[in-house]
Amino acid sequence: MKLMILDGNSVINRAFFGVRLLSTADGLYTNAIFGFLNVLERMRAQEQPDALCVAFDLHGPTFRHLRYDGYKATRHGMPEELAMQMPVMKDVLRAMNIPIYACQGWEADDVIGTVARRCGAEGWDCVIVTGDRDSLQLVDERVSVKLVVTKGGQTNATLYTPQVFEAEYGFEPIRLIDLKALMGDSSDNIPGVAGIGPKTATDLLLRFGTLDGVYAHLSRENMKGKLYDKLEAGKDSAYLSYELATIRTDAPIGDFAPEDARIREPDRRALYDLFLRLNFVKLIDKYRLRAPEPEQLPLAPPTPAAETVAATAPDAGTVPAWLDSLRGKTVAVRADEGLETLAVDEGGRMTVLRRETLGNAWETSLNALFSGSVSILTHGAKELQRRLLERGLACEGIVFDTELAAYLLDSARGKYELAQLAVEYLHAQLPEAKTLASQGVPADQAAGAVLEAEASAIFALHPVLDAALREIGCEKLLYEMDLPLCRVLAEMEIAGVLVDADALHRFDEMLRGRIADCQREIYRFAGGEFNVNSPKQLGEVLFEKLSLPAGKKTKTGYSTNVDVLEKLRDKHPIIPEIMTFRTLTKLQATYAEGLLKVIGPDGRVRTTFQNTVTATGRLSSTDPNLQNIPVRTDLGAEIRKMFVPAPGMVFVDADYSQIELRVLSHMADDKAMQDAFNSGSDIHRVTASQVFGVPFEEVTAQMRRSAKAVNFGIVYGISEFSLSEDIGVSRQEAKRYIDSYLEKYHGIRDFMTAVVENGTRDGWVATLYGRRRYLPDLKSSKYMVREAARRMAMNAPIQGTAADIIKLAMLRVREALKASGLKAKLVLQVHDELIVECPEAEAGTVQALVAREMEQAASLAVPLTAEAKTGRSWYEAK
DNA sequence: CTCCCATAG
DNA sequence: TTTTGCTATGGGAGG
Repeated sequence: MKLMILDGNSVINRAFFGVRLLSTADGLYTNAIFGFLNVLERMRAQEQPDALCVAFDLHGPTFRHLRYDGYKATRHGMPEELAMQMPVMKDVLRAMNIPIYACQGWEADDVIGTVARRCGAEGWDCVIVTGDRDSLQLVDERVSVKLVVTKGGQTNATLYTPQVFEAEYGFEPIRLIDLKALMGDSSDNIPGVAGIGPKTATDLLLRFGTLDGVYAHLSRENMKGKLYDKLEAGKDSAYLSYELATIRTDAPIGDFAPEDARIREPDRRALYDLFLRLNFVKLIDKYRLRAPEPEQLPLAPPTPAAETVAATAPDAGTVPAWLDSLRGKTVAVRADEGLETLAVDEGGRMTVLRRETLGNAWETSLNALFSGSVSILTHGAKELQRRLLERGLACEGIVFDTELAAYLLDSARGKYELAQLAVEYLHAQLPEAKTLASQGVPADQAAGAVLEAEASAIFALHPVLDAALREIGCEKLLYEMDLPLCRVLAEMEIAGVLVDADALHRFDEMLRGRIADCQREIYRFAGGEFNVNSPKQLGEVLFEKLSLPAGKKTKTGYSTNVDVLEKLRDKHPIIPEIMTFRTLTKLQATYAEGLLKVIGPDGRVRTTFQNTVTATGRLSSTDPNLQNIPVRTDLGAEIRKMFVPAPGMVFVDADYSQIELRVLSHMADDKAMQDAFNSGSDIHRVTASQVFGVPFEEVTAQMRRSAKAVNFGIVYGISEFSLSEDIGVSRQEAKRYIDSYLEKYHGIRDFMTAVVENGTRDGWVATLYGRRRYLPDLKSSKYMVREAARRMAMNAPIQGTAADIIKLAMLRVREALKASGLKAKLVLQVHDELIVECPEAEAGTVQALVAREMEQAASLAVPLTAEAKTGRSWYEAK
C-alpha cells in the first residue's frame, strides 16, 4: 500500500511561477490551480498511490518560528495573484475528496513528516511530492520523495530513494540536517556556521559522518587554518540550526491513519461547477464530469525497465561482420577520454570496441563506423570529432548530440552532464566509476560499465530530446546550425594559431621591468610598500592614508576600479601610476606569461571553443581565451602582432560592420534605422543628426560620440544613469538623448516593449532563428531582479541573432573553402570576426570569398556588410 | 571558493 | 520607491 502526500504550498508556488498567468473574465487568477492539478495528475499516474492527501501551511507564526525570531522572516509576502487562488484551490481539493492536512502553528513540512512516519508505522509506503529539497531528510526505505522542478514551463520530477540520494550526496538522507546545520540556508534564515559553504560542509560530513562527529573531532590537527576557528565560534549556531532544520514528526494530527486518505471518487457535481467557474473546459472533459457513467481514467502503462544485456566485444575477426550489420542503422556511441574504448548501443544490443583487443583492426573499424553510413548519436560531438580527427580518422555520420540538444532546450543551466540529463529526462540513475570502485569493481571494468550505461542513456535520450526540441521549434538549430558547426570548431581547435614565442618572451621581460619601475613610483607616492594588486590594501592607502575622496563602495570595501580612479586622476600623482600598473600587470600576467605557458611544441596555441556555455548562443573560448586578446591600447595591441601566420602564409581577417545594430533594425523593423543603413552612411553620425535634430554635415565629433554611446547602450537596455556616467553629461541630458532616440526610432521602442511583454508572458525570448533564452525572473517581485531580467530580454535576441548569423557564416566559409580546393583554414572566431590562415597566393581569393560568405549568411532588411583584410599578423590584418 | 579587476565583442 | 549596461574568461588576493 502506498500513500502520496503533496506539499501544497511548495507545489502551488512552483505552479504559480511555472505557468503563465491565466485568469477568468471576472479577474480570478487560475494559473497556480491549473499547474497544481497538472502536477497532481502526473504524479498520480506515475506513482499510482492507494491513498492521497495534501498538506498546507496555515497562516500565522509557526511552532519553529516561535523558537527563533529570525526564522522564515523572509518568506512573508505571497503575491496577491497567488493568494487569491489559495481558497479556491482548497475548494477544488475538497470537491475531489482529497483530504487536506494542516496544523495551526506547524509547518507543512512537519505535517508531512508526521504523516510519513505514521505510514511507516502502519506498514505503508509513502511518496512525498514537493519542490523543496528540505524534505529529502525524510527519505528512508519506506519513504521516498518526488522532487518537482519546473524549468522553462515544463515540469519534471526526480524520485529520491535512499540509493538515489546517497549517489548524489554521498551520505545518508538524515544527514541533510547536519549539512544544513553547518552550511545554513539563507532562504530559510537558518544561520549555520559563518564562513562554511556547501563544499566545506559536505567535506566535513564525509570525513566525520555527523554534526556531533565534526565537533567530537574538533581539533587543530583535523581542521586546518581558519576552519577550526569558524567551527568553534559557530558551535551554538550550528546546534540551533540543527534544531531549525529538523523536520518534526510529532505534529498533532490526531489519530490519522493512511487508510483515511484512501483515494475516493470526486464529488462530480461540485467539481464540475468549480471547473466551469475556472474556465477549465479541457479538465471537465478529462475528468469526464459531464459523462453520466463515471469511468476510470485510462492509466499510462508503466515504463518497462531497461533490459541489461551483456555487451559483446568483437575481435579483429568478427568486427567486419558486425560493422556490416550496422549500415543504415542508428547507434549511440560513447568513447573514453583517450579514445581507447568505444561503447556502441544499437538499442538493446551493446557492443564494446577496444583498441587493445582489435589491434590493427581498431583504426579501420572506427573509419567504417564513422564513414557516414551509420547514423551516430553521441554526447559532445565536437570533442568526439576532434579526437577522431587528431588521429587522422573519419568523423562522419553524427546525427544527434544530447549535450547540444539539452543546451538548446535550456541555455541557462550551464551543465549538461549525461548523468544529470538521464536523471532529468529518463528518471534514471547512471552508475559512477567512483561508486562502482567502492563496491570492489576493478577500475577498467567499472570504466567500461560506465561507458555502456552512458551509451544506453544517449540512445534513450535521443527520442525524448528530439521531441522536446521539435515541440519548441528548435530542431533546425540543432540539425542545421549547432551540430554541423561542431566539425568546423573541431578543425579550428586542431589547427591552432602560431604565436611568436621569442617576441612574447621579450615583451614579458620588458613588462616586468616597467612594472618594477611603476611599483617603485607608487611606493614613493604612498610613502611605503604595500601590495598594489590588493584592492583592499590599495583602498586603505588611497582613501585613508592619502585621504582621497572615496567614491563608490563595494560589498567588502572601497571600490578602486578604473571609473573611480579616472575621477581621481588629477587629485594625486599616484593615480595615473596605479592605472598604468594595472594595465601592465594585466598584460604581463594574463597575456605574456599566460600565453607563454600554453604554447605547444609546434609554436601554436590551441583554444577550446565552448559551444554550450553562453546564455545567448555565442561561442566562448577557454584555455587559453583567444576572444579577449588586447587591441584597444597601443601596448596591448603589441600582443596581436605576435599572433602570426606560418611561414609562407598570411592571415585574412574579416569582421561584420555593426552587426548587432543591423540585426536590431531588422528585428524591430524600424524604418528610420533601416534607411540609415540602406543609405550606406556612418550610422553613428546619422543617429546623431536624428537625435540632435541637426543636418548630417553639421554633426560634431562630440555629438557623434554621444550618439555612438546611445547606440551601444540601447542594445544593452541602458539606463539614463549609466549613459550619463558613460559620456559625462547630466542625467537630465542623458534622458533627453534616450527619449529623443526612441522618438526618432520608435520601431525600436515598440520592439523592446513587445520583447519584454512577450517574454514575461511566455517566460522566454528568442532569436530570429528561434534560439530561446528562458527568463523566469521577468516575473520576479523584486525590482532589481526583474529589471536585470528585462535588460537580458532586450539584449538576448540581438546578441543571439548575431551569434546565429556568424555560426551560419562559419559553415558557409568552410564549405566554400573546401569546394574551391583552397588550402585556407579557419583558425579563430571572435564574435563578429573570422580569422583564416592561408597561403600567400590564396589571399586575394580567400579575402573575397570570406567576405562574400559572411555577407550572404543572412538576408536582412538592411545590407549585412563584412570587411576583409590581409596581413602578416593578427594586428596587421585587422 | 569568492570577490575584485582586467581583457574582449 | 528600489537600481542604475549585455555576453564572456582569467589572474591575484584573501578568507
